[in-house]
Amino acid sequence: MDTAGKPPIENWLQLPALRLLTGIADHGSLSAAARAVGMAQSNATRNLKTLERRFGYTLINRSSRGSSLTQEGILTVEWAREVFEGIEKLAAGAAALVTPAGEELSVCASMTIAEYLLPTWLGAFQMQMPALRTSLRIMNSQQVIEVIQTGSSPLGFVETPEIPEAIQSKTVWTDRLVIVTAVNHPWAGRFRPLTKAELTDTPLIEREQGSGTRAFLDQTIGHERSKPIVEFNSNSAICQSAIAGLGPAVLSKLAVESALKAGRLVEIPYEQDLKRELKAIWEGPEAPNGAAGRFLDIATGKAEPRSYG
Amino acid sequence: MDTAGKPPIENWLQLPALRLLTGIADHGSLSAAARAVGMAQSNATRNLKTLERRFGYTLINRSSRGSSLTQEGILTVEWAREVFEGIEKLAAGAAALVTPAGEELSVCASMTIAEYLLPTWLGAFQMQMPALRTSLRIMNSQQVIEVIQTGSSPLGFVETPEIPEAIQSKTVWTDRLVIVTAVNHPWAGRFRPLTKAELTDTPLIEREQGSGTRAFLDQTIGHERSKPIVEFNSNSAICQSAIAGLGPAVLSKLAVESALKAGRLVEIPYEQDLKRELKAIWEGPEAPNGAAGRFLDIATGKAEPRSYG
DNA sequence: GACAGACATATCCTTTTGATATGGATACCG
DNA sequence: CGGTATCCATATCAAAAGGATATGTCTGTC
Repeated sequence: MDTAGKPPIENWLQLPALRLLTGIADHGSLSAAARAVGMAQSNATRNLKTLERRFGYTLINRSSRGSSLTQEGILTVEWAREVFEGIEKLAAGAAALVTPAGEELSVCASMTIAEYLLPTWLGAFQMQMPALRTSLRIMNSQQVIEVIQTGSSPLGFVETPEIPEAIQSKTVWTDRLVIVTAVNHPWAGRFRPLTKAELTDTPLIEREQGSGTRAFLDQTIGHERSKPIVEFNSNSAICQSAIAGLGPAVLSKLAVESALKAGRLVEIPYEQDLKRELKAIWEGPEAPNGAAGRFLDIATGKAEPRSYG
Repeated sequence: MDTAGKPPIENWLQLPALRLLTGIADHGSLSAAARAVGMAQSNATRNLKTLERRFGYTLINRSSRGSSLTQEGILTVEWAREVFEGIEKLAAGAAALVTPAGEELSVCASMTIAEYLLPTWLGAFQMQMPALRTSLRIMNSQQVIEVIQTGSSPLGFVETPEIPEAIQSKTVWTDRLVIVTAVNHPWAGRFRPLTKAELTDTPLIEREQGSGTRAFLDQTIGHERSKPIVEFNSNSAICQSAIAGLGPAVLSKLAVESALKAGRLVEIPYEQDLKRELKAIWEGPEAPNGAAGRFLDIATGKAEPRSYG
C-alpha cells in the first residue's frame, strides 16, 4: 500500500527511462534498448525497475532471452511515443530558435504558425536534410512581409490576408477562428449560431494589438465592438483564462484544438465562417530554390489544402 | 562555442524545469512559478538557467519585479505545453492501468481505442470527477463483449462490427483504415486508387490474428490474400517497419495520423472507404447510469459523430 | 559442457538536486 | 526617507540520483 500521496508525474518521470521503454518495444530486449540509448545495461535494469514501481504495474516480461512488453507495457509505450513526439517538436523548434550563426536556411514566421505548424515542418525538414542548420525568426506578419521584401530571408509564413503584389504566396493551411467558452458558460451548448451583433456586444478575451489573430478579427467583425475583457500576447494564456471562465475568446482552431478535444472548452457556432489562409510567402517571380524550396515543399505538401477541423 | 556534439534532448531535458517555464508563463514570475510547483526559488533560478544554457537562448526577461517571457520563451512554452499534454495523457492512462483495488469505475477496451482515445477521456473524466478511481482493462474486442455480457464491467469499447443483440452500443468514433507506405515506396504519390486486386496481391505488414484491425481487414478485403510480410502486436511497431520501408501497411488512421503529418508515411488512395465504427457498449435496456454514464457522455460528447480525417 | 546473450545485483564514485541562508535591486507606503 | 515586501542571484552542504564496472544466474545453442 502506498503511503505516498500523489506526486505529480513530471516530478518523477525520467525521460531516459521512458525512452528506454520505447527502446524495448523497438529492439526486443532490455539490453538492446540500453545499447541503443547509450546506457549501461545494469543501469537500464535499475531505471526500468523504478519506472515500473512508480507506474504501479509491470511493463515488461523479463526472460533470460529477451524481454517483451506486457499489455500494459504496450499501451504505455504508445502513450510514451506521443510524449516523445511532443518533445521532438520542441527540440526541432528550439534548435531553430538559437541565435543564428552561419545557418544555411533562415525562415521567419508569425506566432500562430510558429507555434503549431513549424515544429512539424522543421522536424520533417531536418530528417530530409540533416546537415542543414535551419533558423527561425519570429515576428508579426507585417514584419515578415518586410523581411521578405528586403530579401533578408528567403521564406516567410504569415497569417495576414493582405500581401503585396510583388510577393508570391501559397496557402499552407486553412485555419479558422473559432469562438470558445468554458463548458459552464451560458453560450455553451447552444445550437443557434451566435450573431454578429451578439458577438460585438460581448467583451472577449483577446490577443494583443498587432497580432494576426486580432487583426483578422478587427477586419471581419469590425472595430466597433466591446472592449476586450483582457488582452494577452499568447494563445494559451487566453485558453487558460477562457477555461477558467473569464469569458469567451476567439482563437485559431489550431490553438484550441486540444482544449476542445479534452472537453475543457466548447466551440460556439457562429453565423459566419471565420476562415483564414495561412500562407508561405517569398519574393520574386520564381519559387524559392534550394533549401527554401524544399522547406516550402514540406510545408505545402504536408498541410495539403486541407483544413484542420 | 559548444564543444559538445549533440546529446539527445531527452537526456538532459528535465520535466520539472519545463514545468517551471510554463509556470512562469502562467504566474508572471519565477518565484510564483517555483511556489506553484513546490520548488525553492533558488533552485528554480538554477534550473531555469541550465535550461536556458541548454536550449541556447534566453527564455525570460528577468527584472526585479517579475519575469516575462521572451518571444522565444513564449514559443517554447507553447511547445512545452504540448509535451505536457502528452504527459498528462500518459499519466491518466497509467493511473487507470494500475491493478484495480476497489475502484469505482472499471471500463474495458480494445487496444486501438485504449491507445488513442481513452487517455483523453480518462483525463476529462478525472477532471469532472476527481474523487473517482477509474480502472482500465485492456483486451480484444471479443473479450470486451464477454465481459459486458457477464456484467463484470459496466462499460466497454470495441472495434468489432458484430455486436450481440442484447447489448446496447453507441458509436464514439468513426475510424478509417488507411493504406500507408514509406515515402520512397513505388505506391507513394500515385493518384489512381489502389484496387482490391492490387492490395490482395501484395504482402503487407499486419497486426496479429485476433486484433480488431486484422479482423476488419480480413472481413473487408477477404482472407484470400498474400501472407503478411510480418506480424506485430502493436500499431507503432508496424509504423516503424513501414517507415523503414519494409512494405505497405494497413492501419487505423488514428495510429498513423502523426506519422502522416510528419511526412514519414504516405497515405495511398484506395478504391474503397475502409470505414469502421468504434463503439461504446453496455448491457441492458437502459443507458448506463452513474459514473459509467458520465464516462459515456464524455466519450460520445467529445468524439462527436466526426471522423478523424 | 562450454559459450553467448539477457537480466539482476552490488559497489563505488561523480553529479545533480533539495534545502537553507544571504545579498542586491526595485517598488510601494507612510 | 526609512521600513518593508517582492523578486532574482549566489553560495553552501547534505542527500539522492546517476554512471561505470564487476559479477552472478538463467537459458537456449552448438
